[in-house]
Amino acid sequence: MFRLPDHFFQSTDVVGISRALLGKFLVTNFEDRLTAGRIVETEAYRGPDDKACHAHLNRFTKRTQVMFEAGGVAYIYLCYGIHHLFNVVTAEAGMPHAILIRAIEPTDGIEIMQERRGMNTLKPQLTAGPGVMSKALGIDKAYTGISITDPGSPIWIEDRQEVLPPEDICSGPRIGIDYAEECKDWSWRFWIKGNRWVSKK
DNA sequence: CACGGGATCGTCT
DNA sequence: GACGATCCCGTGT
Repeated sequence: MFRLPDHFFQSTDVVGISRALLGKFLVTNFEDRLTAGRIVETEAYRGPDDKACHAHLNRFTKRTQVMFEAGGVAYIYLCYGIHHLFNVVTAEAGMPHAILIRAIEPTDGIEIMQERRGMNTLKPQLTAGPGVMSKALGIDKAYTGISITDPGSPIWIEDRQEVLPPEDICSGPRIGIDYAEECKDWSWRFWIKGNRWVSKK
């Protein structure tokens, strides 16, 4: 059970890292309130050549600049004016890759997550979907750009030595990017087979 | 269960 | 000034 280090995130294979994140644990600890869940769904976004990526053609703006940092920092942005979507930046500095974490299976601090979501029952809509997952974990865009590998950072990803058989990894097109032309059908969304905490079938 | 629409605001044109 | 890597609720079946 340890915090994933920078080198885990600094390979150039963003698709491979997206698969490798399945079965790891996304953890937050804000004001001594620890919440976490097992990552069950991810999507890869690959900078220059991916029309679905905010940093397509190396587009560098105030919003996208953190994607150009070395792997291991958080890229969090506001979507539809409401939802704060959490990504982890990967690759070396200057290469704008990121992975969207879309869903977790709640494991720690479940009551805290329910409170943040205003729910009193435990069901997949607590954390199935990138917007609601962030809300349950207390993540918002104020944390964009922070390292998730520094000891002491309030957001990190943990390896709890769970083994996930390769045949349990499914893939398909990414969600909500139909505008991305020839990139829209790339199978860069990954999820754990049969897991009820995944956002979509 | 499928759908259709509204919420809501930062970001970029 | 348009739109989005979403979600939720209302309607109809």
